[in-house]
Amino acid sequence: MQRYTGQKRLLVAVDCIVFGFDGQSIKLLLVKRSIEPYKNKWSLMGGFMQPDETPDDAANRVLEYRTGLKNVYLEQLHVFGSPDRDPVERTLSIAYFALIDINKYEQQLVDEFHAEWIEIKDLPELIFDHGDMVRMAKKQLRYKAALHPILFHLLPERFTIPQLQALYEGIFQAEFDDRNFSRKVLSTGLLVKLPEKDKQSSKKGAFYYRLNQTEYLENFDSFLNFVPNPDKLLTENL
Amino acid sequence: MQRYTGQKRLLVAVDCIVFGFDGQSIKLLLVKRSIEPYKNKWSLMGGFMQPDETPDDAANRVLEYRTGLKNVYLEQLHVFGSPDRDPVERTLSIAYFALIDINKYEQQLVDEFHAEWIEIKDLPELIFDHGDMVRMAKKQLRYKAALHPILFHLLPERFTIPQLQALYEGIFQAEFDDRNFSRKVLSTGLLVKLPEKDKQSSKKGAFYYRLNQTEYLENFDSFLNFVPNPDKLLTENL
DNA sequence: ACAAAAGTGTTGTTTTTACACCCATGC
DNA sequence: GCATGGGTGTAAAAACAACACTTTTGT
Repeated sequence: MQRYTGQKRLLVAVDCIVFGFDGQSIKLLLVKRSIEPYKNKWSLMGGFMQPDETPDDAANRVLEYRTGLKNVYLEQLHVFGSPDRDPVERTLSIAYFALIDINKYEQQLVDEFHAEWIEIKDLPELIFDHGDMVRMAKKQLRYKAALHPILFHLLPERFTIPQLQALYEGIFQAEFDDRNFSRKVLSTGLLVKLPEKDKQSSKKGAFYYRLNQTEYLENFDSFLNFVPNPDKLLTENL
Repeated sequence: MQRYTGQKRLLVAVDCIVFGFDGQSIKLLLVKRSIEPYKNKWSLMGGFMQPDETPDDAANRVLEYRTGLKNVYLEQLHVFGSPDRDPVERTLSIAYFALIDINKYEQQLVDEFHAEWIEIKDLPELIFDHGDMVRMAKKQLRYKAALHPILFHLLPERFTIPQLQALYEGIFQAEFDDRNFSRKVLSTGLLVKLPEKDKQSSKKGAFYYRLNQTEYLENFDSFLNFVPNPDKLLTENL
């Protein structure tokens, strides 16, 4: 077998910034590091890339191992590679951000892995450069969410418009006009109205909706402002 | 010195997708690979990451070595890590895309490094997964350019509005209304009118402009559509 | 009947778009 | 003086924001 000679090889890890939403606030899933140094300090969920994996494979594996969840919304964020970011040994880390429905997360795993959902407003100090990763992930989440309908991944299959609005308000730290919000959301054609209502949070009750999967996939890229003829631009040839 | 035991280390490279614009068409700077296998096949400019470098350092180094240019607009795109992407040995590649003023590129380097500016419409087959990298870079360029004023990096310091329009039309493969285009661009306040005109391409002549560096930095994130209160969203706390 | 939240209708404002037309200049 | 692009003016259309008001239902 051939090899490239004279080049140094290095460790590569993946770290996942896992977002959740409990109806009130945005949270991150953190774990306590199990090995020295920094044992028991807060950390993102991570793991080393294995020889036969792609980076996406590795991130999915880590996520499934730690949360029991498959088919999670997962997006490669950025490679962090400062030579001294890990004091043990030089390690490159590919950061991913994930959006999961917090209700699907098995509470038992909190104990098993010393994991914890922690409000994003009140994060503890994190090891290595994980704080930078979180900062970038927050920024990217807003960026993406402003242009694409990704926040649905943080909600259960069935949700109400007011729930969706609370989520958007949490993410963007802004209050939206209720009436305009629901109209705008509905006008996208992404939602399917269900017959039942949620009676928990109001007397009148709010109808449940679910995502129209087909529309979701088709309209994922509908956005743009600076340039006319939006839509398909990103899929067409340059 | 401590080490993580039982983990495989791997090679990490950077590859740069370098965009240029000659007034007519969008081009990529490609090189002929100098080593076996695939010697003399078309390739992106790349190199291995060195022990003391960050990925950004490595990309800048590769770019300066091959083009002689510093302070180029460079953005990390994506990590490509399919286990068999390089037949010689497993190698992770961090892809970067770069925007350079094609006029600043020294023509002599074309010879020195067997580099070539090739129209993006007419690319040859590339080694490894470089074709995928280019595809993603094209998409990302459009995406970013639709929301942020980055295309100026492809132009000389002084440029005319019609030149800028030709560039946008090239990138988005669409025709824009001249009158609306110039008004829209001017309304951003990003451009400073210079006293001279370019008389090359028309009898009346078009005024030269340059970028207002301060405004550029301040307004880089001004965009957004789906969510009210645009601007500062990305820099504020979540 | 009343309070409280969901959701619809209406209206004024701003942003886009389309396009007529004027401007400056080289030939 | 006329052809050629550069650039301004204007009006119609579309998108957006603000907010009055109606609807539903638990107490």
